[in-house]
Amino acid sequence: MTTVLIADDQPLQRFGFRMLLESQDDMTVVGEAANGAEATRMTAELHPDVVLMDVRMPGLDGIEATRRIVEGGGRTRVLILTTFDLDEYAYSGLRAGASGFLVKDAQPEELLSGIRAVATGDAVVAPSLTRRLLDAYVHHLPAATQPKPSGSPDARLTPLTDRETEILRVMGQGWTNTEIAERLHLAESTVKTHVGRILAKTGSRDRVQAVILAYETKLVG
Amino acid sequence: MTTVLIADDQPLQRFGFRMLLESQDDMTVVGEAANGAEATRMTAELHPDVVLMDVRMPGLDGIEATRRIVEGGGRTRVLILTTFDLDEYAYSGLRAGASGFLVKDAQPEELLSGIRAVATGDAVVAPSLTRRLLDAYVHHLPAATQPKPSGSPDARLTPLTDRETEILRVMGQGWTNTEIAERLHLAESTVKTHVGRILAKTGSRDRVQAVILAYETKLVG
DNA sequence: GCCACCGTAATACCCGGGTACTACGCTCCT
DNA sequence: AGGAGCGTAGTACCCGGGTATTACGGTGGC
Repeated sequence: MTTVLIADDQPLQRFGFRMLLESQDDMTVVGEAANGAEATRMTAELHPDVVLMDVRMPGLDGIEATRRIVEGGGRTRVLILTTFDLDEYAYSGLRAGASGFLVKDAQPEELLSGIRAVATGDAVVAPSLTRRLLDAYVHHLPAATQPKPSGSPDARLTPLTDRETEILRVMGQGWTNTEIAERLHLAESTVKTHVGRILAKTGSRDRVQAVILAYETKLVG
Repeated sequence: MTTVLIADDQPLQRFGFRMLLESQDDMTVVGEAANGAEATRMTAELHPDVVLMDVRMPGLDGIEATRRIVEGGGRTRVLILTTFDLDEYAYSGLRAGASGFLVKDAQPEELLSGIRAVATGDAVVAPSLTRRLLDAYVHHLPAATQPKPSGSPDARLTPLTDRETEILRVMGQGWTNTEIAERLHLAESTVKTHVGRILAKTGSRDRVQAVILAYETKLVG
């Protein structure tokens, strides 16, 4: 029997998950949490096999909760769920130690098999995200084929680093530099440095143009 | 027996709604639609008492679908649901002829009583939105009754004027206030006035958030 | 071991963006 | 005729955003 803890701030969503899971005879819902702090506390208490973790929750969000649960060292696996396809948390969620990442518009069957997968130690990622993840990791490979523009770099054309992409993604959420600093645990000056480099590389005059670019290139939206 | 059509692009969400509704012995789900076009077509076919309508759907969105259903002239009532407390939708949704407006993080009981309310011809609005709506409508009454809330008029829910929409559209092109002024042959101060009103009405903190809203609502992009 | 790159951070400065308030002419409606 | 809403415009003020520059620890490649 796989024990599951549901962490989602929407009661209706929790209800749906619970109904779906309880309809399976190899699963049982041992608890519901409405935010990250609750999820962390209840995990330490109940030691569920799997935590079904929503990303966007008030207070402590799903990413940070995942990090704490994973650092807790138990055998609990975290399966992250999000509403949108290209969530800015995709990478940081997996980096935080999540065992899987599914989008909420998945078929119920997909969710169930995802839970079973992570419960048995496998990892699972939504098909719609797989390609992007691959792209991101390929991006880390040695650029043997790509000669470095040693002459005059012309910042444009230079691809954004992972961190810069992450920052651009949250800029696309409408966050201010101060908010980005807080939520990413950075100094505001650091955020400004990143933003400056993003603008230079993308040829944007200000963050508005950068956000537009992010939307046009489907990085967000 | 109240017949309900569920219109939501997320299968999981539909599943949750269906389970909740079917657990009530005075309700039955007669169909599920994954987008606005489907919802419109199925309503014409099935004549449900209530359509549970999600706002954000691919293709024809919930607002436009509501408008068409209401214009269709049947007895079907539309109850709009949205994930976010986004006032822009609330207003245009009710304008489109919806009988109610609930946010998705409502308690299941709240949703059920909402469905029963609109099925019997009543209107229903999420408590979190009620005050704003009242303010907005009072705002439209003869000024005698309304002592002009000079403190916080709360312009949200007021639709953008043509000019404001135009300005928002060019803001979405990444233009600065100065550029907008030049190309539209206006004084910069005028542009600032418009921008300020746009931000107030859309509940945006700055132009970045306004541009994001423009993209999300397909005004640009 | 050295060098390039990345991520972090700080400082100082300037300017555009946003707020608050006031105002005036035009149009449409009653 | 009067009022409401719209588009226009101005002033004064403050703050966040963006620029320029410097710097330092870690990592990975050669």
